[in-house]
Amino acid sequence: MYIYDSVKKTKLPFEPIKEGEVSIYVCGPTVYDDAHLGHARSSLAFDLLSRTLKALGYKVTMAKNFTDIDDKIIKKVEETGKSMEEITSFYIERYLEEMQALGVQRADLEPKATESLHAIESMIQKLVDKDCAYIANSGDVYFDTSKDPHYGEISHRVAEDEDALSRVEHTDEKRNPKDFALWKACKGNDDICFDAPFSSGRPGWHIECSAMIEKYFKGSSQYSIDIHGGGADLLFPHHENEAAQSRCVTGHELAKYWMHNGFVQINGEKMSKSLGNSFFLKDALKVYDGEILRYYLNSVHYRNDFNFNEEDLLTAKKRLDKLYRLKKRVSPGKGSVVNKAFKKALLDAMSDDLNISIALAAIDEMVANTNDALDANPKNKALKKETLANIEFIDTLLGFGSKEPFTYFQIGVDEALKEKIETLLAERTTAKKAKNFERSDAIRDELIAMGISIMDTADGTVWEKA
RNA sequence: GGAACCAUCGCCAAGUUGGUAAGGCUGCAGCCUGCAAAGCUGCCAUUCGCCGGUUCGAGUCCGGCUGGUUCCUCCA
Repeated sequence: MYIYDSVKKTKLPFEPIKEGEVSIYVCGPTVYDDAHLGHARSSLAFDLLSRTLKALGYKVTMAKNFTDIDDKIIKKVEETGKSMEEITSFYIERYLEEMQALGVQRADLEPKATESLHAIESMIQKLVDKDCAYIANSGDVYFDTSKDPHYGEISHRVAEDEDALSRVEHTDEKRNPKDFALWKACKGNDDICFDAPFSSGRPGWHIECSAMIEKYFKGSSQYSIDIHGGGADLLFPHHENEAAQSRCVTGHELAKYWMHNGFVQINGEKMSKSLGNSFFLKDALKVYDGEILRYYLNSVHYRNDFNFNEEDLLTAKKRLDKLYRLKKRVSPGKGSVVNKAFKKALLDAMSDDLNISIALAAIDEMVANTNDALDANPKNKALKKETLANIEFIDTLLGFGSKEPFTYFQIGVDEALKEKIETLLAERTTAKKAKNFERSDAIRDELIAMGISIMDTADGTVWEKA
């Protein structure tokens, strides 16, 4: 396995801290609103990582946190009058449902900030004790970046000059503009606060990840975890700050490898509410099946920018359709053993920093070769069974292809429409037998107008929803 | 103002020890079909934003330019 380390900026052979085991921590969402396509992409990227490592034989432990204390959540509490718990549990549930629709496997650990307060407080206390942090008059606790000689090495901002245009917030409380809040003291009665030795207040954003990692992973004398992941935007300041905190407390680096996924744009434009482009995952799921969205969002390498648009999505669907048409040809039945060369091709591709493009090309090749062989010998049972096993492996490794093929091609067709289609097809078959091609072609045109394409096969006419 | 990343066929997209451009969609031709669809076969970048440099050789390394994105503030 090779992984591109976004801190070292190079592709490296993956060597876990502990032989055969991998610890991964991915920064999860702040649960104050619905998940958008960016969350989906990140989730999908690390799902692919986890599946690949598992397929390579590693025992994977993945943690993905939920930030459930935050300014934006508190703002939502004020706006809606609902409790913080109501809001966060609602969005956590939604997030998990939507990710499930995308075929994302659940993380082994899903810690919440509110359930990790003890670990957070004790880590802050250690930072204060070690003189890496200081308590301001207000009760805020800040991390003292000047105490960390390695501060800036994660995001490569070591000698950055603080010119007047730096947009870092200047607070009198901070000794250094780069210092960041570990703990925010209570702002008043409307604020949501927790008791702590330093003051009543709540954790800053960065501390929870460091605290959770120390709480849940054992690590080694050099690193706390193998891989730390998240969106590219988190590299600075979030991961820089996490790394600094952990270094001060543990005396070693937080993660051996850092991975960051690229951004999603919509039709070439930045994804944002103000632009009014629909970017919520729930909206996309209303129109497209989760499996198709998964295939599409994973079809571009995780580190590249992703420009989401309907045309490309439909192209991706066409590619997935071909896999399912092959599955239709080899179903029903039970899979035997995966073709060795095919399995190796997929694993080799994914082992190269998750090179999904090569993997998808290998699938296309397998599909074409199998169709070809089946054209020559339609009754090749052994090949059919092997093909089913191949498709099962695709599902295990990449998370698509598991549906029953006829079901796949009928997504979005209700019973009434299905009945109408069957009636029309019966009439068409009769017309065809009577060589009334004018009528049978008219029926076909009618079906096409309904978004239904048909294929005459040796076993009768089959149809697909476009 | 500072910094990073990216720029490959009409569209999407691979391509890291530099060695002579994967794959998909579209299109065209053919097989199959009553005709289609599906499937299969063949064809479709002497060229990788532009200009220089290094090299026997560069999409791949170096410098400059242009264009796009991102970070420096909450953000996947």
